[in-house]
Amino acid sequence: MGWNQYIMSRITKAQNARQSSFGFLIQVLARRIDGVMKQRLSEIGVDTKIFANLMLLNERDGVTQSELGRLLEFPDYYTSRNVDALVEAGYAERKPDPNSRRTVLIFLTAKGRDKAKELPKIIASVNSDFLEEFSKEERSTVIKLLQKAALIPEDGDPKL
Amino acid sequence: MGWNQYIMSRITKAQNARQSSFGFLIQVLARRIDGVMKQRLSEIGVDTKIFANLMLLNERDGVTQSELGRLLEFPDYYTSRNVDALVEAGYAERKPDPNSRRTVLIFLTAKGRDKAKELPKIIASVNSDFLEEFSKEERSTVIKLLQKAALIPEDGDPKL
DNA sequence: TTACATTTATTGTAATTGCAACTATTGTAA
DNA sequence: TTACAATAGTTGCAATTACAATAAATGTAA
Repeated sequence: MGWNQYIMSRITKAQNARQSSFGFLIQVLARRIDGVMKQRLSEIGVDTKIFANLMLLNERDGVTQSELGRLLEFPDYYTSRNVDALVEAGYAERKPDPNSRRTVLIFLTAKGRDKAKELPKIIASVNSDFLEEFSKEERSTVIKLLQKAALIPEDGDPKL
Repeated sequence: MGWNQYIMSRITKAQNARQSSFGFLIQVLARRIDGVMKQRLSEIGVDTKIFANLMLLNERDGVTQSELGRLLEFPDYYTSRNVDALVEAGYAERKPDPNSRRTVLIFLTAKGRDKAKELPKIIASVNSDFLEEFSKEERSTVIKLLQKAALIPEDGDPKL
């Protein structure tokens, strides 16, 4: 084996190791998906950080702020500022919790619910951008395996 | 079906849709992996943003700065500051490119190469944290499918 | 050659994020 | 009851990241 070939083989091996790393692949995909999502969301005037909250509130209206953060796995301070942004955009409102004076319940406004309705088709389009070449079976396989890695059982709440 | 059951079923459906979304799963996993990596890397005194560069330079020493950024899919300004950090930490050095006065070649120092040697076992440990419950076959399947989603052929460079 | 576009890299500044301190409220146990 | 711990939420400030402007070098085409 010549020197150049040796070098190339060494490079390819290391590259392969990197590109075969679960964490590496997840990170690369996360960044790309985030970029595309940002683009699509900006077309309908929605900020990325508002997006996840809007989705979740549309499925569970009236949660407390801390529950909202917990479900999205966001830290409290982040949720606090995200809700500020939602409120400022007119998508949600804080209401006092009748059961406790220290918790706040978050509700979508009509405007927020309308905006939330535009999101699923964006999500679907981004997902299919990345899964274009996947067969139906491959799609279901990759989802199932990712759920397993995230410890999300196929039929319920995350275990973390 | 009673009212409460109706509500619960509606919630579960939406939740399921979210937790079955490729993008959502990737984002959740990315954040969790990032958190664990940050923790493990801090134990050996390596900053997260230095990490990727260190790995890549260890497989391809002497690349130009822009190539480094391109391979990691980082923007130029970010790479510029990352290299600043690498140099400041004594892990790498900038050298003039004999072929062009506007490009810079980045080389690992001995210290950088030593530090890079500590990384693979950390990567492996984090990966196996998340793939603990996976069979050998499942591991290879999920890697193959993620590579496909990232358009990384099993034997070469990413197409993007 | 000149003129102009492109590439490479850096940097000032604005926006965002993360940390930690803080207030207010509620829970707990003596 | 009181004292103390834990929880919910907010906010000031430091650190980080993103954007856009810049400078310098190189490529290109007349």
